[in-house]
Amino acid sequence: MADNDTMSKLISLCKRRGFVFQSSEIYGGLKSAYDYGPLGAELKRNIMGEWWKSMVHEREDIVGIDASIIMKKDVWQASGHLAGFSDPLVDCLVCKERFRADKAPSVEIGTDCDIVFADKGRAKVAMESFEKQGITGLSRSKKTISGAKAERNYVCPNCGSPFLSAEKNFNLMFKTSIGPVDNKNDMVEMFLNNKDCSKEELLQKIYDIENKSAVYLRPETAQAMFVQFNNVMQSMSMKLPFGIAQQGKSFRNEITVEHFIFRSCEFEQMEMEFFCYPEQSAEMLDYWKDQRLNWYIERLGVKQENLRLRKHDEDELAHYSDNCYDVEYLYPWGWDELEGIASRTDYDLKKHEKHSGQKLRYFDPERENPETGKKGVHLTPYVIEPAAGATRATLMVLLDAFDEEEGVDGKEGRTVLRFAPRIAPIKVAILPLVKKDGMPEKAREIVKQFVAKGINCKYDEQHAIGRRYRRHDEIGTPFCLTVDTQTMEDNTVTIRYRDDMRQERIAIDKVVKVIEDKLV
RNA sequence: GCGGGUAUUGCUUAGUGGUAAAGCUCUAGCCUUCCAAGCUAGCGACGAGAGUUCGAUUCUCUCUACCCGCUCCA
Repeated sequence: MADNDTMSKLISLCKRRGFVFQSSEIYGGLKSAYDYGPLGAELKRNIMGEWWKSMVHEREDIVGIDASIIMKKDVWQASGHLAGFSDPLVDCLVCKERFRADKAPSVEIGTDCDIVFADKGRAKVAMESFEKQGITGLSRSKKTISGAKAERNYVCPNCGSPFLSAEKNFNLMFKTSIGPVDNKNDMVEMFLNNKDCSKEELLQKIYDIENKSAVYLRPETAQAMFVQFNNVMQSMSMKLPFGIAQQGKSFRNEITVEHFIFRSCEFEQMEMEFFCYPEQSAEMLDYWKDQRLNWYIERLGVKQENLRLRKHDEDELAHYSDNCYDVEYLYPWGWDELEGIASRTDYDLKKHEKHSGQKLRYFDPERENPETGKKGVHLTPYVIEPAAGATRATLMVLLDAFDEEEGVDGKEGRTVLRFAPRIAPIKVAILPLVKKDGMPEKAREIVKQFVAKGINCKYDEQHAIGRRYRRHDEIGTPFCLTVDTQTMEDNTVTIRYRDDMRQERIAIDKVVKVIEDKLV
């Protein structure tokens, strides 16, 4: 499904049926924050549960952790996030473009620049504005204004203008402070004692006060796995190669948020750091990229043709990475990222080793130490990181499952969410055909059997049977069990399948087993 | 952050300078024995704030949120 309406239909369905709501909606909504409703919460949990099962429970070589969201400033200094997140941004005073100073076209200071406008009308207006401001030496030819002198070693990438705002730092990490004492008093005190300071000096002093208690919400879950490397390895006696996995919320002050829950400031990640011998890293990257792609197809039931692997170009690689693949999905707006599988080399462990002064190494008693020629060597493992977005995966699963069927023979069409049964929010609906003749009681007995097995089921007697089927189609319930007159006689029920609306009769004492088998 | 668009009940839409209509949904009841049936009754909305006005959901401004396209995405 990739037509333009799909997103709006899905967003509407998500709200109507309790998958996703706008955050703080009754107060007008909060930008890019979403709440998961009863069914959305189930769906997301199921997806994350599948990930945990296949990454942690089914593997001897990977263990899971659950680290705190608030982490010390030092962690982000070491990881490069505090520096990397504060890219100097500049606004163009002519065309209002905002851009990164370090990525703008470079020029020599003092050269004449051509400012190019979309049309000569705009150029004329701008020319008049320059003249009003008393800027001289400019000349206009059609839609280009020439003669402006570059004052810095770069110009606006959009229009070529050298008229630019000051460089401003934008830190994409959420900053907060720890401790109950508000530091505003310290700041006022500081202002009163430093009335003669320049703006820059005051700013620096504010930062100093702020930094005393500053902590950051993690912008990724990965760093905890590096920081706790020694503790995990030692407590669990891990042998190389091994992995540490984690799921949880991360936070980024994104400049732009878009596409519903695709990119939001608060999001949920499923990350795993796989530590290996340096010479294994290429092989492991290869292994994990295929492993992860197949997970979506085999475990989440996503259509193969909607998924692909894309290798990053050299210039696309992050500073810590020497090779990277993205698992991409064909969203309604085109191919876009779902998960990144990056080769992070020994960058992170080395960085934290340097900043913390603590050794973050693996001791291999079998390997020969090249310096001494004896057995036993300390080494810094290389890392392969499959980093998936749980929030993104939830959106992807919803899109992939979304289907609208035309009605045949004059009957109404239906909307179906074709989730893989194992991740469906409700696994089975138990429906009495009518609300009498002992059918509700019989149905509730069946409910008890499923509850006892921990299978999420729902009893539903509201409205006509056909409507109930359609409602469960729309929320992706794969199986409906219907109690009817015959049930009261021979203890069999109808099982009705979501995908093809087929019906079969099965004995009540077999239903739990039958459904269980279909959920594996 | 820029440009364009949108905002009326849970959903989809109508409409008006004198506070609003419909369908679906939902709730209660009746009736119903397998794919959104029917009947009766009921709940329920003009995103927020300011201005103009006797009176604003409607006009103006600001804000907020969402959508589309750029930009950004360590």
